[in-house]
Amino acid sequence: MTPPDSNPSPRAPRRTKEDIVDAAVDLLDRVGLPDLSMRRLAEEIGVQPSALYWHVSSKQELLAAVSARILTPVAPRPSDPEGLGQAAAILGHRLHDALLAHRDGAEVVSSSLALGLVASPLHVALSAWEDTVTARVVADAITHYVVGITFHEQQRRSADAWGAAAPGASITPASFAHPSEDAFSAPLALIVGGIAVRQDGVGHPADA
Amino acid sequence: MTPPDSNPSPRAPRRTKEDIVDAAVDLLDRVGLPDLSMRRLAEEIGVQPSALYWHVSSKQELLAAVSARILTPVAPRPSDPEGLGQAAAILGHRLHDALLAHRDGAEVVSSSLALGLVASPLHVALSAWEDTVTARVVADAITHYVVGITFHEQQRRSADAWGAAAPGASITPASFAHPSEDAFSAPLALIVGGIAVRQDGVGHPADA
DNA sequence: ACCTGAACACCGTTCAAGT
DNA sequence: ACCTGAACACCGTTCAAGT
Repeated sequence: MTPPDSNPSPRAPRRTKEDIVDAAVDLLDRVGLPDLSMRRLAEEIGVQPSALYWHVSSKQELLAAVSARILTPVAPRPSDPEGLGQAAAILGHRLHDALLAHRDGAEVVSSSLALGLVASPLHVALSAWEDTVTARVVADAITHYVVGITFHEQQRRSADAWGAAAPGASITPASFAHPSEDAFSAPLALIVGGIAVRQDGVGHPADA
Repeated sequence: MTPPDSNPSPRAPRRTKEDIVDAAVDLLDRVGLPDLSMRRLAEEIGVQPSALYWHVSSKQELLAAVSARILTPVAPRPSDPEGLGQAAAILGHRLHDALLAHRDGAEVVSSSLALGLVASPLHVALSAWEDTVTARVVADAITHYVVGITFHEQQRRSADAWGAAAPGASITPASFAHPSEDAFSAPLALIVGGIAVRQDGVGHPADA
């Protein structure tokens, strides 16, 4: 992953991949994903654009590293476990928070996840469960739900911010108000609720 | 799909927005989203790039129109409304199929949906349900799950296709095989199963 | 080992001007 | 009404060459 060395070397590298990722996360938070270009990032670091390609092989690899950084707080904690449902709910909320902590965080992570360039934190955290198959099914449902709705939330936020700053664009045609915490939690609870049905082997719940 | 005009107009437009969207969908299926540029599209149509901007105001608006086209097969309400769960499951599968029917369909629709430039077909189809709130919660959970996992599926597909064509890249480090139909359906069934729990007012299913 | 300089092959979008 | 021509302000990436 990292070409340089971890022990105190005779010649310290002038810039490490970590430094580039640091700067990228910082720039992302300040200018957003559309303005996060390799050229802009190089300028920020005080280096030629081509220099970045000594540290990373492509922009997508860089964004994958940024995604991994964004997702670090989602890692399982020893205090976590209870039932699968509770653990999943906690992790879902943690993922939500982690994505919201960075500008365009959901969009960045969404593509890295789709490209398979970053590990899914829910899959990792729940992989230790005894019912492996159910754990994976739950991780799939929650991960995609949370990333998708947070992407939606963040886009609306920046659209609102832009609309608020723009001249003469006061009438927003948006049909409903900002997403409340419930708008996020209720579908999450729905998914968590489905775990019990699956485990109890309940048949066709929608027949009645 | 639709003939330019149904009545004989005095001056038929040389090109209509429909034509541009037709060509865009066609080009998308042939070259994929990364190579779908305004310049390439203009070339395909036989027009200058700037000419496209008489018909659409931006590339994003064009992709929103493409998204709407991709989503049209999802629209019809399920004929036998046996319950919210069944209707939702049918629509979820229909959405999956619609996205898979076009190259990079999930990615295109994902961003249009996040930007709020296209209507969510599940929300539309389920909005007539008596329990409005539950319908919206279900639509949220299923829409984001399906779009997210289909995005993932399609990326893996094109990565595989590329890897198969690439020289000397036979050993794919992917940890598991292609997604089976079950890998899609099981989490969907989990969400659908959660509906009954929500409606029955069952409390904390993961406590035991 | 780490970076510069210069180039290649592109982008989305605007806008005066044509017909 | 519909489109051309030309420009503006950018992109990601490669690669020989420097230190």
